[in-house]
Amino acid sequence: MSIASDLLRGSTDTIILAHLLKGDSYAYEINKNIRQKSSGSFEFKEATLYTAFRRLEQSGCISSYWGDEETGARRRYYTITTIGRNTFYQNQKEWQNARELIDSLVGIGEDTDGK
Amino acid sequence: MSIASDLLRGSTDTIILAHLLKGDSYAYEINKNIRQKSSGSFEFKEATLYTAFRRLEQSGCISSYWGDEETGARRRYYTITTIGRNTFYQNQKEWQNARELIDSLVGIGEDTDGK
DNA sequence: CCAAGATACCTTGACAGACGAGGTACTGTG
DNA sequence: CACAGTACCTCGTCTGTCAAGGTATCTTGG
Repeated sequence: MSIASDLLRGSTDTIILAHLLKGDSYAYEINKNIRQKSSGSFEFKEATLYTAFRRLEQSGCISSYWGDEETGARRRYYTITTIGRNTFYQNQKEWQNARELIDSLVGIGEDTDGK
Repeated sequence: MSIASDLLRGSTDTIILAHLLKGDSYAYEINKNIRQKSSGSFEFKEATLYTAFRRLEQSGCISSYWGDEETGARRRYYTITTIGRNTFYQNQKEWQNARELIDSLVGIGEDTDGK
């Protein structure tokens, strides 16, 4: 079951950008952070994750470089750009609007009792 | 611009079911209600709307019948079924979970100031 | 009377994002 | 030395959105 992933769909990029706001990181680590923050209830599927990073890089929101670890698996680190920061704040506002809207359309905050 | 439609993507069915909970209605009317409730900021595109209704009917959440208006355009009315009602309450819960999760991952409620 | 707009329905094809299933390469542990 | 873990990647499929078209009926203005 997990959490309905279609509900997260529009927030994928924003979630990633939010993590990069706090400092450079790599895909695997970001996903681990998300899993922890959500107490294990959510994480991106790998395919989703990597396509999201490619999308964000192509749109200029992030840039990447290879880490220089001498040992272990190589890591591709990502940095958020100015465009990415602006996109994030924009998305954050849009999320708040959408959240209000859905709440009102789905009956949260109304009395839902039948008659 | 409008409201980012990807953010609404996972809620389409739930929004429609919420409206049908209050009584039978037809596609066009439901969309009008949504437009009003959102103060004009949102409405479904027609193609999206009708595919959603077909999807909901196929999954047994709603059933339909033709209105018997003697005049004007014919209307296909929809009734929510027991399955639909259960689906709605389920979806409503999932929405609340997802909302909390996204809020926490996107930094709502945190202090967002940089250091 | 007829054109235009509103109401109300529908279909087709294109596109984008999520994801299952597969793969590579390295490290540490029993 | 096999296996689990880290860390990356690609391909093909599926699903939902939507632009662009279409149909039929009623109302309103010139």
